[in-house]
Amino acid sequence: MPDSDDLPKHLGAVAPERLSGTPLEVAAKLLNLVLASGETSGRIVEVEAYDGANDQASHAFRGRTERTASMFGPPGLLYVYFTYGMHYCANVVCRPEGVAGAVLIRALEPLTGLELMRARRGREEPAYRICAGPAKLCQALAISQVDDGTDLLADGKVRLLDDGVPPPKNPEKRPRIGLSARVESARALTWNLSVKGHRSVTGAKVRTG
DNA sequence: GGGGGGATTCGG
DNA sequence: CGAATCCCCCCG
Repeated sequence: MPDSDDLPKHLGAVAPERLSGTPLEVAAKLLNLVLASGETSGRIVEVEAYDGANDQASHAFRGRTERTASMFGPPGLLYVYFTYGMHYCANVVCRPEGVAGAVLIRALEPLTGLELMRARRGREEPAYRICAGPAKLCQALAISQVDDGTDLLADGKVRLLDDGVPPPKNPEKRPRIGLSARVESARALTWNLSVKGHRSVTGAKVRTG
């Protein structure tokens, strides 16, 4: 006999297959999923792959440290790091446990909790810009260091959901953003993936009027 | 123990 | 274009 209380719980669950593969493969499959934190949420429209030990630009390139520990965890963990003395950025961990790999969430299309997100950001800006940037979306969703290591597939504060919108078949592919000149070879890779033409994507042309 | 640099953002 | 602002990690 089915328990009707179980139904909503399974609706919106992310298929484990969506998190399996290389960071680049997982990045493509994360597009159009929903990242939620409490009552606030948004659709993932821009991501970047970081391939651990194989990737000069990855925080885990030189092996495991205390800061990057969660990147070595099982697929579906949240890896949050602090940077520039003031910003947090959120990643979805992939690769099997013990092997580092992650996908940075760079931009969301806001879905719910718009006014709460605006209040947290503390500034006036159009809805489509509130979560346009990896640190901006963390501020809007109140994601910080305390959320590092969270299981995004579990029923907690921060979670990853599937509302049925499939990933784009031909995502936009660009070089990753913000990498220094020291990692020159890594900068050639087009591991920044986004929903083509979406206005919440970082660096997308701002249309006025 | 010191110092350089950072997967950013905003304002000038 | 550069300041803000602090933590991490490599090196000595």
